[in-house]
Amino acid sequence: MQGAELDSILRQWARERPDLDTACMAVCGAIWRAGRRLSDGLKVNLERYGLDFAALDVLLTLRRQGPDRALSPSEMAAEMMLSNSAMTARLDRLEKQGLIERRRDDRDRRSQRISLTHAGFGLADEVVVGHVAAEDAMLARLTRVERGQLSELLAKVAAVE
Amino acid sequence: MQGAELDSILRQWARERPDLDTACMAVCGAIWRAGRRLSDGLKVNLERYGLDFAALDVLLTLRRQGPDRALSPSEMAAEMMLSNSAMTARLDRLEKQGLIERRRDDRDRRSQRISLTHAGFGLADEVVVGHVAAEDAMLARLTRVERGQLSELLAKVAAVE
DNA sequence: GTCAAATAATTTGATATCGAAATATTAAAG
DNA sequence: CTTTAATATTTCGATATCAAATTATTTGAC
Repeated sequence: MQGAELDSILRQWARERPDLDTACMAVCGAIWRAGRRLSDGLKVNLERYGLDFAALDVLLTLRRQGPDRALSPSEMAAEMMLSNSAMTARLDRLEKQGLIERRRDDRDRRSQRISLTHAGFGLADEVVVGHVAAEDAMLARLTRVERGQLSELLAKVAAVE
Repeated sequence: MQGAELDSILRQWARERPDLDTACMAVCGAIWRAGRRLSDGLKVNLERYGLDFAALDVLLTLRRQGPDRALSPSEMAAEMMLSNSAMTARLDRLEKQGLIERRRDDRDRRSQRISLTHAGFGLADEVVVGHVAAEDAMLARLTRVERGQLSELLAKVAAVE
């Protein structure tokens, strides 16, 4: 089951509250559903690697910095739009799996520098290929041009100022 | 902080893994971020009513059915793309707040029929106005035509078949 | 009619998240 | 210098979710 059809939801609102302009409901609902379908689809693929989104997020964030470029937990939390405590928890898990390392920052000993282990780097490199392929499959019905348009339009959603 | 800019993320990938086609990363990232910004923005508004997304979801789902049209917990879980146990928990909370009622279904006594109380109906009616207004504000930078295009494009994301 | 399988809701146990408090360290003001 | 304020991370307590197990009821095969 993939939830009620958006159309039928809007028809219900039109019947119950004809005073409401349902156009924005349609757009926001479409965004929410697309995100949901996307994450459902990508999750299936990730399980092949024994990963979830939380782990992937950390792994790829570190991987795309390049080798030897470490980040602090706070920087990572900000980049991933996550609370610091959630970041701590994620790092705990990944450290336990041997995929990341924490080192004290010598210049500021309140800070940690987080980096991928050799195993983590390799796994990230492997998983990113399948992940991008899975993303591409989820967008199969969009042409190249449409993908560009979609990105442009989405950039305007809740853009500041 | 609203997370790393998508552009800079893509630039990092282009440097580290020039073999990857980052176009789909751009689109999927845009969808994810738009959804995130949307829910952050709408959440702020909901707090004025002492509600969260989980509660709103239930309240509006019931409200748009119209008065006296009750749903079963399973139907609601399917409609909201939620596990049955999560639905039970949501209903527990809302029942405790006096916003919904559970009644046994006389025709199938395994089932419950869930409906809004008078208070729940009134609150839903009140909150939906502000919610739609908030959604509209989040889409302020999109014209009417663009909103239509966006919905069309999103409908193609991970569409089945 | 009776028993087995299917179905509806809930309970249970595990995990992920958040906000607030706690701990450790640095920076700044005097 | 020393005290105060700010910052970085972690810990703690609360809550929301899911999957699996449980309880109650209905449906179907015979």
